[in-house]
Amino acid sequence: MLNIGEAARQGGVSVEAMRYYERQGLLAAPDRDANGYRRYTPAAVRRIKFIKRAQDVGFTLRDIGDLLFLKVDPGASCSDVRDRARAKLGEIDEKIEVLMRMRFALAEWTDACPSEAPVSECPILDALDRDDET
Amino acid sequence: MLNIGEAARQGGVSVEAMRYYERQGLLAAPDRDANGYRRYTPAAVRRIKFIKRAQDVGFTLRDIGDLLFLKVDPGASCSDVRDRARAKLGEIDEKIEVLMRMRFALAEWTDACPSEAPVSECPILDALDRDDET
DNA sequence: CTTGACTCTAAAGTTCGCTTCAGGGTGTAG
DNA sequence: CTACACCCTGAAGCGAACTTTAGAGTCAAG
Repeated sequence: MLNIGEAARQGGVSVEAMRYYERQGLLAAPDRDANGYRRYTPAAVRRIKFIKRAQDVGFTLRDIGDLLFLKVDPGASCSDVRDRARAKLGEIDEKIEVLMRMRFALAEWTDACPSEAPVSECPILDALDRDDET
Repeated sequence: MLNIGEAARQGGVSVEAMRYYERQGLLAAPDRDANGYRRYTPAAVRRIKFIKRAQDVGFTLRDIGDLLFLKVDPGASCSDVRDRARAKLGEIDEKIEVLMRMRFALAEWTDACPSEAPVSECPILDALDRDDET
């Protein structure tokens, strides 16, 4: 059983983030010591890490709440979870695609840029002026 | 020439977002009608779309301002512009990398997920629960 | 000539994911 | 005993990017 500081440290989040997750219902309110201090179980620490990892792969706290609900919903199947993961995957793929297009456009422009020309002849500015899109 | 409502619709943003972009200096203050209504050119609509796309992939409005500033910097030499473009290119690459890592993790998990298992056996939730990776 | 959808402004409010603050109690080392 | 690090609460603040509100003018249709 850990106090909040140690649990936060092990989970890799701040103490305040822990209390915030609790308020948001992502982390069950833990038992308290006689002094009122929160006492966390190893399971709670795993939960914190779960939240953090899910966040790291792009889920919002709301998404994570849904996932956690599915986790304990007897009527939920694995495919429910997979659907959410796939939706997130789709979002990420879209972003990657747009970034790749931006990347190639910008790379093309920087490559085309001569070292020392007046701005008036700059191919990058030219390109940005021509197709605002990317 | 479009009024703000039509421009917003075509750009895929809200009317309020348009006025907000204008206040933030991302969108030039457009000409006004006799009645004071803003009138937008097709170029302005392209600008709106650019802002939106850049935003969707994780650039802040400030970042986008930097990108747009590549265009209009008065006292810059061509190599200055190119340097900033390269810096942005680096940012884009970082974003792509982060997203790729998310993508990889999610894809691995969704691939491992069988159609119809109880959530208790879901490999995705398992992965999020496990103490290694991501 | 009225109705309803549009436009204008300035300013205040909202959401997300926390962090900071104010004002206290606790626990332990020296 | 006294630092000093920790814990508690509730509330406010923050930065980003809008949205909502309030109050007022405009325009096209019927």
